[in-house]
Amino acid sequence: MIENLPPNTVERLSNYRRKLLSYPFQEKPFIHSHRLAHLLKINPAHVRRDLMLIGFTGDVHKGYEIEKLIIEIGKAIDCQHKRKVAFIGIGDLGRAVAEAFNHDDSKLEVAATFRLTAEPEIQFQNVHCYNVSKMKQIIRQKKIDLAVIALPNADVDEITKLIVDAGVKGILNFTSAHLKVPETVFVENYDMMSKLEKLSYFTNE
Amino acid sequence: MIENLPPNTVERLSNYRRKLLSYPFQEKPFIHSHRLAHLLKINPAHVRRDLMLIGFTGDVHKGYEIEKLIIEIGKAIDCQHKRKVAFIGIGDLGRAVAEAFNHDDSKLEVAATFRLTAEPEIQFQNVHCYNVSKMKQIIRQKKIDLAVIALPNADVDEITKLIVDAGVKGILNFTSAHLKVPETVFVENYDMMSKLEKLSYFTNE
DNA sequence: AACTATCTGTTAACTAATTCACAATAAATT
DNA sequence: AATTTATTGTGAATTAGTTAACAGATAGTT
Repeated sequence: MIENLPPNTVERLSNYRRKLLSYPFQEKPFIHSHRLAHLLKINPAHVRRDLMLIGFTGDVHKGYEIEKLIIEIGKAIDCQHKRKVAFIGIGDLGRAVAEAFNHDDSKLEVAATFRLTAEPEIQFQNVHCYNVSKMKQIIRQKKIDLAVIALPNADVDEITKLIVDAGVKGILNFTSAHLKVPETVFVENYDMMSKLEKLSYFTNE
Repeated sequence: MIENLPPNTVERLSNYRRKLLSYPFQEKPFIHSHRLAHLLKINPAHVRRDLMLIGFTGDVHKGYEIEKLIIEIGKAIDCQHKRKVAFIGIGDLGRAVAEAFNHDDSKLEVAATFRLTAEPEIQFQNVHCYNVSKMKQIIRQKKIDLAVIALPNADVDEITKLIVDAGVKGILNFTSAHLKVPETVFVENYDMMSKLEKLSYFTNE
């Protein structure tokens, strides 16, 4: 892991990697900054700068060696160990996010899912789905430290307190609530309605 | 509509409104900038600056009158007419986003949904779900100009071309593809995996 | 009536993010 | 061998976003 990368750079590196993994690098093992930038609809200088930040250098003429680049991005942004993720709420949204995981061979692993309804405890994609009452215990036991909250906005404060107590250090929050967490916990909010209203605003001829 | 608001301000205004709508303003009709900021976990100066940008003024002691503020935010960021939105892909993710709509009385209306599988044409939450083959025709006919793409990444380029030709001016893109659109079309990308990888990076003790 | 406390509105300072622009380099071409 | 062309790596400039700071205002208090 390379320390102190800017947040947006980390996100872009993740995007570069995903894009490159689906790029035919067996046939074309090198890529230029402007080509990659074009694929991602961003500025070529951005690509070069981001790669500079992780100390990856390309060939002045051939460009960047894709296979090596994928590995170096991993060294820069992945953890050594697999991170375990809990999914809280496994309705449409929770399932959608969890499915995205399974198509992706990342260092992140769905370790447990939880839901509010008591009955019954089901399996979801080979992962056990517990009732939230067991959340604290399971998160502690399995040493889970990331969580995705994808619940209709009920009782989110209570749930947040629980999982933070149990050791969760990062939360991807799909509810429109604004979570109360200690400073040590990193929260990434995503509110679909505000994205849509933004879209509406910026497309008004 | 107030022109030239910064993108982040538009998003925050949308958040203020939603938060205020669920605030007991019948009993407490006024709110201070620091109180609203606290609820949203942001800086009070931010709230004041955003409201300044839409020309809304508060009372030096009582604060901002919530009911009026909600209306003024509407005037600032909503369109006059209802905007029609098409949902393309109505799997777990598409349904989740569409559901979020129905709990929200915004100026945005789900006008049609589309899916890849041919059979049968179903109803989803009182909205007809068509096969994508009819997309261009329906979007034109119903004068839809916003779209949410929530598909597993197949053929997204082709679909994008189709809907842009049909008149769509804004796209909320949940696929990890980077859409090829003319400059006049506004695209908002949301890639869950990169958000999660960012979370993982910034919570690595 | 003077004083205190507090909040808005706004300017200014600051920080982060993006983009420009170009030296350095080396392959390809003349 | 000289010239052209194209690309990286990076400092500098620019733009966007956030936060600090405070004048001005006014209710409440002494």
